[in-house]
Amino acid sequence: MNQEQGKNPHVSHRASMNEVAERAGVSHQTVSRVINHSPNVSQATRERVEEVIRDLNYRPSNSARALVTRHTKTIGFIAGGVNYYGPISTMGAIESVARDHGFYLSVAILDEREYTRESFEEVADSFLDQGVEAFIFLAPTLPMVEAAVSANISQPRVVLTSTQLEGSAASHPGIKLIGIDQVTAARSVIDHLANLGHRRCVFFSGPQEWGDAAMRLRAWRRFSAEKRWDAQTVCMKSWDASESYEKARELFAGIPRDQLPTAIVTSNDLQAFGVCKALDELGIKVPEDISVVGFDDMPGSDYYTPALTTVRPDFDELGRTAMQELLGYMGGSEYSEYSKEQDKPPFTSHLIVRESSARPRAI
Amino acid sequence: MNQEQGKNPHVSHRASMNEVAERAGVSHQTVSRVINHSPNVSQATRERVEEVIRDLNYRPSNSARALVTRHTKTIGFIAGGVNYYGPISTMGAIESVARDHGFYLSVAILDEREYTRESFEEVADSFLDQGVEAFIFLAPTLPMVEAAVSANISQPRVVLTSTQLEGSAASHPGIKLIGIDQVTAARSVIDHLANLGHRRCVFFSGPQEWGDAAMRLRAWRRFSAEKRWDAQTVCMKSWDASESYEKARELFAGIPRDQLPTAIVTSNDLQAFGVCKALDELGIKVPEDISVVGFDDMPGSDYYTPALTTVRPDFDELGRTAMQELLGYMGGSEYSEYSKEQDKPPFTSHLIVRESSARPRAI
DNA sequence: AGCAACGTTGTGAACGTGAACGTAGCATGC
DNA sequence: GCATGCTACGTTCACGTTCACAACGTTGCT
Repeated sequence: MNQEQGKNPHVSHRASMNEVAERAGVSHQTVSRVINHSPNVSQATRERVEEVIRDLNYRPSNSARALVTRHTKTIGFIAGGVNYYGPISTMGAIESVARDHGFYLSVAILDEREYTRESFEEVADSFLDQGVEAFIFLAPTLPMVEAAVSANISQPRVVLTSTQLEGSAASHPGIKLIGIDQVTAARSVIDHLANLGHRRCVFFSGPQEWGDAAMRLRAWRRFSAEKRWDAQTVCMKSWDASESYEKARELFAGIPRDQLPTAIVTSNDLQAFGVCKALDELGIKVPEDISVVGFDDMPGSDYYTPALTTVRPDFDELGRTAMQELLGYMGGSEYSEYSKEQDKPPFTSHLIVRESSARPRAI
Repeated sequence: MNQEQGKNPHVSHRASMNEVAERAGVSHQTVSRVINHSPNVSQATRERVEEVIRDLNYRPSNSARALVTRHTKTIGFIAGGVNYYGPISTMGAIESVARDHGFYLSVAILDEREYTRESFEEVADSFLDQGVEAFIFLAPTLPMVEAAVSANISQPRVVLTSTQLEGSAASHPGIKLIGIDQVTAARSVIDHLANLGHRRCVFFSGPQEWGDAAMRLRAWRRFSAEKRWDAQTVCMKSWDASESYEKARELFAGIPRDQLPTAIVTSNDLQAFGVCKALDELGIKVPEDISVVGFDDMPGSDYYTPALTTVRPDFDELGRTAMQELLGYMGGSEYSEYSKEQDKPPFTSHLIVRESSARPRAI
């Protein structure tokens, strides 16, 4: 890329296959064969052609190639909720795998005002215009998941979500739903707290239109009931710290110590931050008086004061698998076995125990 | 997108312009005119053609169009450092503006192992194969900036960085460097602390191969000297909290109160977290004993304990401007004035004063 | 010698679109 | 009456590649 031998002192003219052919004294088809590594080219001509290619700084036209092969080597990625921490890692992994397999990733990032079915379909439509060969939808909210699944698209697609729509997805062949296993994640939190001796716990749910939040709440209800806990649920409309902060202040102000819950579980780390701050201001110590556990292990959670016990999903692995599934649908052969092999992929999150959770005072 | 009138019960055959033309009883050129909103089409034929287009679910082939117009409507975006908070917002803004102008964004995200010149050029090369019309480089580290600037590319490009390479960039026409104004940001931090009465301060620098870190350090040195502060600088190799935590413990353990600095400035919020945690464990109170100020206002900084005083750069505005600059280079007319108008764009960051900074004890 | 098989190369036609150009029809002007 | 201009189309070509097939020379076999 650094040496542009100034054979072309004029404007930046992009050489074509024919020019290469002429200059190398062969037909354009032979040049094509060299480019595509066809075995039926003699070593001599191959080298000659390759030299001309270097000289002219020739590169094949992707458009012309796509026109005849009908392969654009482009995958459309539509993401919502990327300002929250998790999805970003996933996206990085997706891109990395795509690039490793020679695919380009065309990206659309929806902001919160665009978390609608309309925006979703509009973007998908524009990607179809562009000619993407497949889709990856990062659909954190329910309306998006439905839009992603129901969109009338013939291209294969993977939908990343935590919601349970397996039934309806099964009816669409070529659609694969993949998501973090929130149930197991929630279970590990609850087991952890149970082992410490907690019985009276409060759960701060996330906004319920988000699949993650809904699944975590569901799992919470199920497991806390199983354990016959004295469990309470507080519904948040937001993922941010401010709402949980306000709510925690309101809930726990002036409550006698022995009537406080011994543990609080929030639906993400930001909410946990809000809760911790409220407790701090109320003179309630974490974890001595109340344990706090979050979700996601966002950057900074490890050096929060107190360091936050939380659950870290493997966002990277999620992204990688999603992309590999998709490539499997597209390529056909090599990945399909892989795909069948693990029907429920092991996206188990890891509980990270830090300072914010401990045995309750009176055990 | 939802109604696929089943006129084509067979495989998903993509209709061509000629089929539309035939069915509508016109020539393909007329169809082309309808698609491209040429004025020279009668209302009647236009409607007839549009109906056939809907019926056949026809969409123009981007490849064929790109082949003849030589416009792929695609912009390549190469980003490093996206796992850190700031760049993500920037990327979202970039994508949004691109989409608004009908451009697709092809994205490559480099992970830390790929922060090299080689990876950078390799990806740029693959984007050239794809046929992108322009580049946006998000180049947080010095080697990347150099790679981005020196790469032999005829397409226009914008490089997002905080380093000062204006001189060498000016020599390349068609390259525009844009970055957050770290100098002003640092100045606002120092003015804030000075106004509170601080004189003895410690600065935790970031990894110096990062432009942001280098600029912040430079500005720190300059302004703290101007104010004749008792200033000390500690060099960090990482942006993460762990290193600053260790260093702060080491630095401030067993120091008599009256010999401690009255304020600590870190190069980002994560480092500030680490410092605060160390101070907390050493029994040093923030802000009563020491004030702490960070950079970036990452999510959670507002509900840290104590809430962090920090500087919030306008990442969104940065991304928007970057994209508009680029479109200006490409489009030519409408944006060029805009580009000249503000040679140094006002990417002033905003100081957010929270709990972690206050007047020093003995003033 | 004749002929098949093979490896290497060339030829022509597609792919779907936009640009340049041509042309018919009709209204306007003198 | 005819030149002129405008509108609404059609025709032809070019974009740069791949694909199907043909053609060529060499080798090996009968």
